[in-house]
Amino acid sequence: MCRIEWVKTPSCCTPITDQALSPPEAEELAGDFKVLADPIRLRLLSIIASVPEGEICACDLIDPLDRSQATVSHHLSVLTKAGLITREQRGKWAWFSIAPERAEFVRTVLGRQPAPTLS
Amino acid sequence: MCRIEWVKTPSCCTPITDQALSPPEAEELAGDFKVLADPIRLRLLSIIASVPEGEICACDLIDPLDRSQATVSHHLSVLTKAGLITREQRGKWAWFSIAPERAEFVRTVLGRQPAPTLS
DNA sequence: CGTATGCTTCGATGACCGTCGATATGAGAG
DNA sequence: CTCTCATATCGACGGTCATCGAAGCATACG
Repeated sequence: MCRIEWVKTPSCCTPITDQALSPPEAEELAGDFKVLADPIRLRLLSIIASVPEGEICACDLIDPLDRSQATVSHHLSVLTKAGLITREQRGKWAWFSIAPERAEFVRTVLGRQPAPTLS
Repeated sequence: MCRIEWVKTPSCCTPITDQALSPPEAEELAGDFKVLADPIRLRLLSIIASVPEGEICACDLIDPLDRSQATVSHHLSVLTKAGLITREQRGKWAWFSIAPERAEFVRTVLGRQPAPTLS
């Protein structure tokens, strides 16, 4: 009906992607983005990613975020289940760090330049 | 309180990012991700990005998505306001295409390899 | 033991947002 | 002008999720 003489020569003839996403693919991809679509989770990621020690105790993540301890714990759980951070229990404390295999991804997400000296 | 002898030598001494996100920065970034955190919007993006003509009529976007015309129109509006796609009115029809300056970003988001011959 | 502490889980609440039918807008066609 | 058709907008509804207090669960300490 509208595939008619309106169709003009496009500015670029190469499609940007070769194929559309299937519904399940789109669902999964959207799920990944949902994890990142919360400011508190992004701040958690960025704090963990910026500590020189490479890991940080959960107790030190509550004050800077201005949220209840329960809420911070919830977000840490979401990030952990998504595989972006890892949790290690040491004594009474829980220590979190960026999942090594996702470090590059996290750096890209946070939109910061890579650390100058990286393996 | 927990910054104690637990602190061991980290596996990598270079922080992943140099600085944590400020609350406004996190809010803005989360907003960008929210746009992508919906399967229908991702499918819209991928369909538009994959048509050889480089643009597609809104009327051809309703059937494949199994959503009402109002819903599709809403999502197209969200994508347009986010600057990911552009809208051009031609006669009674609205044509949408990937915003040229965001093409690289869209390709990355959709997780597909770049088209072989690209400027 | 019992107590204190760090953290997770539960249940409830409120806000946001995807969805759709109905209506409005606007452009062609006759 | 009127009718039709493509699309946008409105208003309402329902589901999802961020949030928090409270309760539960470990672990450390005495």
